[in-house]
Amino acid sequence: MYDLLIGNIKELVPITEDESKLIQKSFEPVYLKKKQFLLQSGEYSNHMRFISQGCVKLYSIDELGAEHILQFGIGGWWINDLYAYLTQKPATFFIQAITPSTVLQIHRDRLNELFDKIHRLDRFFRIKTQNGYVALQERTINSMSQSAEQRYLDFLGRYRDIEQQIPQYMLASYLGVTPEHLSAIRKNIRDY
Amino acid sequence: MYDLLIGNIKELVPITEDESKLIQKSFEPVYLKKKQFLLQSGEYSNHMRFISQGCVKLYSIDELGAEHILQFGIGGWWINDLYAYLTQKPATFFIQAITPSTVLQIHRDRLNELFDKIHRLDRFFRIKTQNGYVALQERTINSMSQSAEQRYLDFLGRYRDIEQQIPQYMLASYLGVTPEHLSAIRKNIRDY
DNA sequence: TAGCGTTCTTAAGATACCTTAATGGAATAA
DNA sequence: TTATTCCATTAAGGTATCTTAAGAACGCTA
Repeated sequence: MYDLLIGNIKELVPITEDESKLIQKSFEPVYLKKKQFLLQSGEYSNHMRFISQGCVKLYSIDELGAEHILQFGIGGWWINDLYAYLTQKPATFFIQAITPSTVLQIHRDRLNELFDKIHRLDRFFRIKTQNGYVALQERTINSMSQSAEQRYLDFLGRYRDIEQQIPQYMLASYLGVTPEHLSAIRKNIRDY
Repeated sequence: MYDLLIGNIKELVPITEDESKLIQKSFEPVYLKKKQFLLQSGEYSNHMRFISQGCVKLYSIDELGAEHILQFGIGGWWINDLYAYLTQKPATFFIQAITPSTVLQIHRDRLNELFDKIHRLDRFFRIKTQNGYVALQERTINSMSQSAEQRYLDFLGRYRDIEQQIPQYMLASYLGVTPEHLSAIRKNIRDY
């Protein structure tokens, strides 16, 4: 269960076998049924969370009650309301399982302890946060400058693996269009 | 010239008079004429930059040569290609003066020296970075869920001071619409 | 002052996207 | 299994936004 997590860390920073064991002992598994919440708006987000299995969504709800998906996460991804975690303020986002999922999470306090023992982990999370920032920047610019069809094709190119795990109406929410319009876009592409 | 900078820091963290003087000695002024670049895509961004006077824009250029403004900055704001600064990779954005501007900047190396001497500054920049992240998240969700008119009214509500310093076609670029459409939106609002 | 570039506006026609509603298939629960 | 809910598709008509083109207002510079 922890292979994916350890592999994910080793992609960016080297860790010893002992450190790997320490990390595994520090993360606790959370098992989510479909539609179960990992975090809800208003709650405090005190854990860093890594998806070991399954598929989840990070989204907000606007004044009209409409849902806007900011990010998906599948096995091998980190997922969080990062601002809420970092500032220790109440979350503005929801994190909910799309399929039955296993999440490995570590409490902020335990993570800080780990930082003392495994200094490179500090670097690991700094890089992950920076990557999250640049991904968000790209998404912002793309959402304003590209057509829905381009955004859809972009998504397929980058995240074909995610597309196969999520219902189409959620992808529509992520892309910022109605499910009907996404359906029409797909038909257009089919017909060339 | 440094009053705005010192005031900006004091809003978030307390600093002594000595520390204030040290900070002022560490930042160097850069004077920009209209349309002059503070940073260009491909260059390295090795400075943290604070706008003392004037107005600048942070933007990218897409494959078609079209400009997309991610952020404006006026006196009292920090402006940077933050990802490029943090990762020390080549910038993907341009920063250019809209009006004659004065920028106070500090090199990464000098800033790291300052962090050793004024520990609270570390906290200050962490908070600033986090605020930048959450602002970007809001912008992303708003750009996908709101009409151009709503985004325009939102902008006026938040940044009426910026709106008075920038030409309308740049605001259109920031909002993700054509100048003609923004003009039509304004006419609509005028006519109630 | 005259001329020129920059910015904003207006308008018409085209395209993108939305709303609503209906249908059928697939997944889920009783 | 049957009933029920959820989801994807299709279509029609409406609204939002874009493209193109032209002209007006403003400010800069010769």
